[in-house]
Amino acid sequence: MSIYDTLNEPQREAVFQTEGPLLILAGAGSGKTRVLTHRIAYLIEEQGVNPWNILAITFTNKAAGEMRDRVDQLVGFGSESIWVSTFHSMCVRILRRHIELLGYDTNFTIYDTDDQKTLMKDVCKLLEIDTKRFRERALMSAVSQAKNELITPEEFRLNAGGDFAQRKIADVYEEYEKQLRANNALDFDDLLFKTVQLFQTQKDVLEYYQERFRYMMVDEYQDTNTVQFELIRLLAAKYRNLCVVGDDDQSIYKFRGANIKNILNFEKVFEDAKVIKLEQNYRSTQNILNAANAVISNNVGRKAKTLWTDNDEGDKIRFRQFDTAYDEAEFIVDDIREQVDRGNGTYNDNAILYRTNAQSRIFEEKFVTANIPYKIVGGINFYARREIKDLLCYLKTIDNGKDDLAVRRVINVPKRGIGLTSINRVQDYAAAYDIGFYDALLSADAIPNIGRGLSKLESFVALIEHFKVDAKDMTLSDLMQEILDVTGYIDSLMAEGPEEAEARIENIDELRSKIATYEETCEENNEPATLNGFLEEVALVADIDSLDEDTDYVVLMTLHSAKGLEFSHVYLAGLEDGIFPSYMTITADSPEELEEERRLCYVGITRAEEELTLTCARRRMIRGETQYNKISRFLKEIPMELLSTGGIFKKEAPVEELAKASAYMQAKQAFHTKPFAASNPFSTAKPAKEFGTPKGDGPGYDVGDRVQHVKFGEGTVTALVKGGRDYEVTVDFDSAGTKKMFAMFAKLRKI
DNA sequence: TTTGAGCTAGTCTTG
DNA sequence: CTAGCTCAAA
Repeated sequence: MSIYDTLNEPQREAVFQTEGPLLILAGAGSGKTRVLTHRIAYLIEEQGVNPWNILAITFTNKAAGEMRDRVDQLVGFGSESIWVSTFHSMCVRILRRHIELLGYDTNFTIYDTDDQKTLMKDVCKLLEIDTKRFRERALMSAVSQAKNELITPEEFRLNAGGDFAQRKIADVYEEYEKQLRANNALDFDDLLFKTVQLFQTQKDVLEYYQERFRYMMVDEYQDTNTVQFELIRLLAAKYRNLCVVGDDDQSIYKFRGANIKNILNFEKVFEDAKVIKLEQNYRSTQNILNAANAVISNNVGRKAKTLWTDNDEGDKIRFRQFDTAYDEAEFIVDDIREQVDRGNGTYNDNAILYRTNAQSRIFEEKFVTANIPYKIVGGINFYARREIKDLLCYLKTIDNGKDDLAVRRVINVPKRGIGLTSINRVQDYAAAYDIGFYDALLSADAIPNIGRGLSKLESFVALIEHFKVDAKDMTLSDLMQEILDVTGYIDSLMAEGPEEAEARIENIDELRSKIATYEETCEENNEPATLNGFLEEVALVADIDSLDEDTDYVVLMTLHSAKGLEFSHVYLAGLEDGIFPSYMTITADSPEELEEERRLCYVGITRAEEELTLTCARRRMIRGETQYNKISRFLKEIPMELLSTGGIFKKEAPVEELAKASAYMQAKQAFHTKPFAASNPFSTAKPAKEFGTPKGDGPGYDVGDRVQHVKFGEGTVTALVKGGRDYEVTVDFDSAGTKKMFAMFAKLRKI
């Protein structure tokens, strides 16, 4: 009996096929992660491959960590030497070692989308671009597209020929690139592009990594773009032990350059490639899979593949249409509560998926009033929040004085009387002498017309220099504390408005705990905790990485974010023409784009293991206007016999209707077994950290205290009962009546 | 230089 | 609807 006996035939074949190029076409839920982990285990244990020679590329940092854990469980040793990471992390790691060969400093900063936008604005101003004609967004995406296609500014200009618009974009691209370099910064696309350039120009570096990565595996291969393909092609050129795993039906990132040809043409580029199909689905019920297959079969030009399952038929897929998005959200939230109350799974068995982040708000409202723990993935990134960016820019300024963007961001935060006029004078001076912004500040006394601004600039420089000295012998946590203390940042937030400040201070606390976590991790791994290291980690985290399976909350996210995940119960909301497929795709009248949306729908359906609920609304408010939408065309592609339509809810969702529906559901449910109640008892769920007000020492308020609730307003605590894993609080609200709620989820604030 | 009011424009998905 | 901008007043 070996660990490989539990695999099915094609899975085993994929595991044992270790030499040469291999394309695994893995349908949704066909156990590709199992294959990858077992394959790594097999390489190490049976083939005697040094773990050090293995590279596995995953789509998220979280997936990378999980893969390492699983290999660890299988092999028990060596998994820490395997290089498991995302494309971006891998490139940063390589560039930190070698980027000097391309003329950058090793402590380059990484620009996120916001930074890119700021930089692009500067570029447009400098080049006097009419941003009415060329919108920054469009320019950014043009530059990004070029980088993803391995096109340098020079090549771009050549391609532009006599086309006026293209030549303008070429100017922008060139200047944008120049500024990045001057700031010693790379944007996300650069991380990949510069690594390819490094390999193209530095043969010895390439050879080193070719030797190192003798066995390579790439997950979610269908979403790789041209630059990513080139990267792995270069690395695999010598040993050719490249295994890619993907599903063309789940390719959903065309808009950011994913090249579906990478998967469709793999066999052409690697002529001796072996192709293995994994077609047995272990995840979903028969009904769910049938629905998914029915939808995706409307796409043409797919790799032939038939997904099947041995699983039970399962419940029918529920479909409900509501009058408003409000009713839709209410139904879903009530339904989840009801299911959980009945013991049918825990909160974290449930996921609500939607097409756009904007749809999350209405659910959030409902979850808050229903006092149900939830987690929204995506939307505004934690690190994109103003207060977090401010503080990070202090760190960046201390770490990399060439990052003009960071310096300019913090120079007057908190307000120290340095206004636009002074900043522009410094800027002009820096441009005139071709030096960095911070360098110009260092010799501020030489700047013409600086006048009264001088002393303010000088004290800012003194501040930063002071921090730089601190940074040399302080821990990161202490440095952050020092920054907060000396700048009086928190006081300045309070001055702006105590209401908002509270949330911002919470975020700052969170940042500080992230710094502490980083320091701990470094200590465990015997690595030095550096400022640069922390900034890098921060730049590359995706929101999805913060998802924690052990926390009992309902998960809300976009269909894109849901890729690679699975849940017992999935709610697919907003299935309306104009929302999903999106308005843009319908009006564009492009079959290709519609097919991409359909793949997205396929991804959504196949996330569900046991129960799938599809919902839509007749009308909903979109940016202040009421929109009337038809039922999504994708829904009509699902055969009627797979659906249960139940009652269709009328306007205002009267209580009787809901009660009737519940009774119906209960009756229906009684005929089914409850598979997850046994395997995933509520009691095993850990408390939701995200909502962690009580940390062993009570919820921070007591009976008789006045508290503030997000939704219900002010009230008085009348009872506080310690439950198994939380406090149950009873609050008599001034206007909303008496409510019972869990302290962890209620987010009550003592006043 | 800062602040606030009032206006406009842009709308999808992401490391 | 709202983030982000401009413009005028303090």
